[in-house]
Amino acid sequence: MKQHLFVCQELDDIPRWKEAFPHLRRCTPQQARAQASAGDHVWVVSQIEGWGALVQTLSQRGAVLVVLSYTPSSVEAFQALNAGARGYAHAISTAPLLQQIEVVTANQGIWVWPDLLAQVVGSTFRALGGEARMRDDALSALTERERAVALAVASGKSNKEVARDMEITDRTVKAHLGAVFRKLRVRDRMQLILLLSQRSETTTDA
Amino acid sequence: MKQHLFVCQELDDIPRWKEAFPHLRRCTPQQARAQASAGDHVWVVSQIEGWGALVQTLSQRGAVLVVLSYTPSSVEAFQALNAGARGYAHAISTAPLLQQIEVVTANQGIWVWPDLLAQVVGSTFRALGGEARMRDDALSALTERERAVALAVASGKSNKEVARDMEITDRTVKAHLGAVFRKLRVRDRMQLILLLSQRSETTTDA
DNA sequence: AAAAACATAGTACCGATGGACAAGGTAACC
DNA sequence: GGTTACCTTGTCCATCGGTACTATGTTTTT
Repeated sequence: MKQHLFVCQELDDIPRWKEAFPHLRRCTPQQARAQASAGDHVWVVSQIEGWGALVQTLSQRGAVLVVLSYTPSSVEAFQALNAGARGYAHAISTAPLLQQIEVVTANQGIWVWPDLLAQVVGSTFRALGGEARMRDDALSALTERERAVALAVASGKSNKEVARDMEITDRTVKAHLGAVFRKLRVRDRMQLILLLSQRSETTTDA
Repeated sequence: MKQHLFVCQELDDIPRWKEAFPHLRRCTPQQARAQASAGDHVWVVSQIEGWGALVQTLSQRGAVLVVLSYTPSSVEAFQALNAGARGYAHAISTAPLLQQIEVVTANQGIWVWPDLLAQVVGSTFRALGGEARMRDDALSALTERERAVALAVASGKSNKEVARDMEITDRTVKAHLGAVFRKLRVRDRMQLILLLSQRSETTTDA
């Protein structure tokens, strides 16, 4: 039986939440830790102490987490998402909106305050554009296919995944990868990713 | 009346889409531009020429866009989201999953291929300049030993090396590492290093 | 005192990974 | 034609990596 837990310290502002979810239960962080289990919907107000750790703990447990903030910001939104929250919204959202968020998050979706979305995605895209330029020197020694395999592997893909994406067999991926290891003188894929990610960060630090 | 448009060039792979949405209409990019209007659901396969521009145009018009890819990647996911898409998934997703995506996106939610989610959120957060906070946040949920193991592994060490350095057995390293994977919601050491990727003082090399 | 979290470590299982060795096909270059 | 480089795949095998289940002792919390 799914339950709706609202984690907050203040006692006000509940009416519109109760309007959205008549069967909700308000509770403290400690109670939430004790009671929440997989499948539950837990709404956490970002005013409470250590909300990040709480979100992380409960989401690992399989609960669906939504963070509500009285002062939404893109940084806080990402802290929330990064901690495992599936939603981030304004604390004084209307009842219909809260219900909408519930539908979205219950279906593995993500819900974030729309204004933040454009801002966040835009700045990220620019950053990613600047990421793929400096590491060409390390890759220049590789052939076309070896380079493709190296980059795919460095992005965290398994051999099988790379094979499927490139439409070749898992064995061929290994062959290319072996050549990559030899040419770049690394011993495994972990070293490879360290080598390739190191190059792309020379812009931010010296 | 909401309509479901599928923009693709190939004629195959449609069966499972039709299973999910019996009333869908397959169409060309040109037809989509002509017919799609606010409220429509438009599914675009990223194989077609100029899918980015198409997504941008239609999403500005108020349509709900979902990009389907045969070769999902975080970069492409960003292109999609940046162009205004509300969903990004694998082109050969199952019918129930497609329906789930439809529910999520219809309610202003965002749906991103789960494997990419961590990467997307992680790299986006870095782009915002909050990397240190993010990493500390992620690591704060770990215990002392788990943190030590996580950082050592993220620096490219093998389990055996970590075991030797920390003077514990290889098996205990695995135990801690398993806990780290669960808590940080990554599936293997590659994803871990991508999450914690910024070479700093993480290396305690001897 | 009871319960929970943590650190340690064992066995077992199985998939993923990397190397060794072999080999067929294409394309370019001398 | 011969040579060389590249792409592709195969088999075999040793090792690594990740998970499940279990267990013992310690510390902390309730």
